[in-house]
Amino acid sequence: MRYSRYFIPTLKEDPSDAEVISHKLMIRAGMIRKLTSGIYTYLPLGLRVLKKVENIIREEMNRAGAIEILMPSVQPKELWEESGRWSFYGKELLRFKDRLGRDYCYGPTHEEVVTDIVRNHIKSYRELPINLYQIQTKFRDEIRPRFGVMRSREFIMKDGYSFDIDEKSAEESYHKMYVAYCKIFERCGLDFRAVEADTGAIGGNFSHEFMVMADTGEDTILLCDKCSYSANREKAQVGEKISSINTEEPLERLEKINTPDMKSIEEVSNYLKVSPLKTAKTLIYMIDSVFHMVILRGDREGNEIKIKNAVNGNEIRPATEEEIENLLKLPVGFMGPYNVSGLKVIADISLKGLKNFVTGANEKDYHFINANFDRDIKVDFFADISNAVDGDPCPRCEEGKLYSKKGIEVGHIFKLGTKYSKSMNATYLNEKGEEVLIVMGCYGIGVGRTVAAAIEQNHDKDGIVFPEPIAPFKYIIVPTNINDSEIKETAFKLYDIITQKGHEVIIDDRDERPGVKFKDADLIGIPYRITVGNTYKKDGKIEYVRRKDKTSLLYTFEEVINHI
RNA sequence: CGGGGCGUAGCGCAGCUUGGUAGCGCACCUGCCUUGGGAGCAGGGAGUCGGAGGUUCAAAUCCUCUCGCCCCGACCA
Repeated sequence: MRYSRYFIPTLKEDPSDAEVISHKLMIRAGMIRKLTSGIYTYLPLGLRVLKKVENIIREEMNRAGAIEILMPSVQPKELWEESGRWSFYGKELLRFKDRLGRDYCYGPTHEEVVTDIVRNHIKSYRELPINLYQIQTKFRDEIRPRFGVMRSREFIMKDGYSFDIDEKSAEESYHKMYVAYCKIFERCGLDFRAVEADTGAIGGNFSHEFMVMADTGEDTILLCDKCSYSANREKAQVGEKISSINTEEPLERLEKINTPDMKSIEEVSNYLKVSPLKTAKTLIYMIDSVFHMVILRGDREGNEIKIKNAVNGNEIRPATEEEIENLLKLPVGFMGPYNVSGLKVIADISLKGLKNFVTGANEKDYHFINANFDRDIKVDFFADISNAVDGDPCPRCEEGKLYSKKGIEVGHIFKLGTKYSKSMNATYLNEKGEEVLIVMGCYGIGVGRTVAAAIEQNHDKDGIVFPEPIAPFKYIIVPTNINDSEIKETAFKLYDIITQKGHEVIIDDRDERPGVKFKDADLIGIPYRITVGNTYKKDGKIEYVRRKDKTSLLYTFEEVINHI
């Protein structure tokens, strides 16, 4: 490729609307341009990288026995009503009508379509298992798109779906994908970790997220410092040791204290001079249209997903202030799990065994001190319902403590079970002729996000440092002065030979000064730069520079060719 | 959806307070010169000042509405 005939609009300055480094560099290196919020064009350089990642994914998926297909991005409402997600999916689902007024959506994922295909054409246990995947444009109307292609609304995703005769076989399919994903991200040059995750809107009962370690990541993951436990914050469990069960403190007398206008834990604990560790805060959640009371230790944050799961609920939202006032007949801020009938009370395990704590008295301007479980307060059950934080005990091992890191979710695999095969009636006939539900799994990779994550992890002050397997070109040949015929001819001779050897190479044949070419070569992150210039004119040496660490070697023409 | 910020040439920005008819750097075009880390000189092209309405003799500037983009939040009472 000749640079002068290609299209790489690089920028000297950072774009004003980019925040994270990968976004800035992708714009500056001429890889992408924004069309509108969360919607991007891939320019030639960006597209080459995207295709590199796609091909790695394709190779590993095929190697793992998956089969590529291509499904439509526009999908009819009827399919989504069958699965129940037309109403469940919410505003993220982009919906529209055709000229006849029929409803459609732009696919954010493809469980419905692929299940429809399989139920229509797979009838026998002999045809299973099967794993179908595609690489395709998706649309999710994100609340707040940001960070360029890292969290965009339109994006390219590899989504795959496995279909098995039973749980055991499904687990094997899942494991194959787990292994394939590890290979894919290794080949992309990423430092990643597979962590346990919640299943979210996709649904199902078991999943792993593939997280790329990066400080700018939007997700927090918790890792054990002793064992291999790791999970994202939504899912991360807290070890039982968080409880205060072993204190030998005697029970004090319950007292009601006037706490005028003291509503927050901060206000109350300051006013009463009590650590938030010895307070309980009370929240009301609406879970599947039923109010639930949730109590947490004053220092802990509730985790809605865990709370929801603790009561096997589907939908959860905090009660509004108005609802609380109607329900308990008191202003918010003084609630407590005291004398509440008809409300299920769930307590976080951090509270288990806590003695003589402060809690709302269910009376305006009053809190209790020295409240104790059983004697004063009844809870229905204790559960792990708060967010794990740094220093929390590990849920898996005896000794370990959790610590947190930021990550970017580049892949997510789920065991779906029969969630979709049941609602959409996808069955096969077993060897006894019985109709049995197909057991499914689904597997996604954000392709563009993987590119962004790779840049997030591989850059320096001069620009992108592409890992070789996903670099848009392996070599860039820089003739320092294109008007010098000796330099020019040598450079082009090299270019022809390297191209013939089957390598991807771009030659910077622009009539620019050397500095400009060096800067651009660094910015766009080509792994090796071959410079033909002064050293060649002087003593026939060609410079071979590795982008990663700028190490430089001097070769004769023949040596360069042999080296490549 | 709530709060904040910003929309002026392809990109990055100044001008707006105090209204007087648009400017800087980069990029682009022409010429000269230069050729190892984003050179220099001279000349040049390019902007409905996001949009609509209003105030005024006069609006990028003041007022109203609107659209877009970015950031923070959207849950712990």
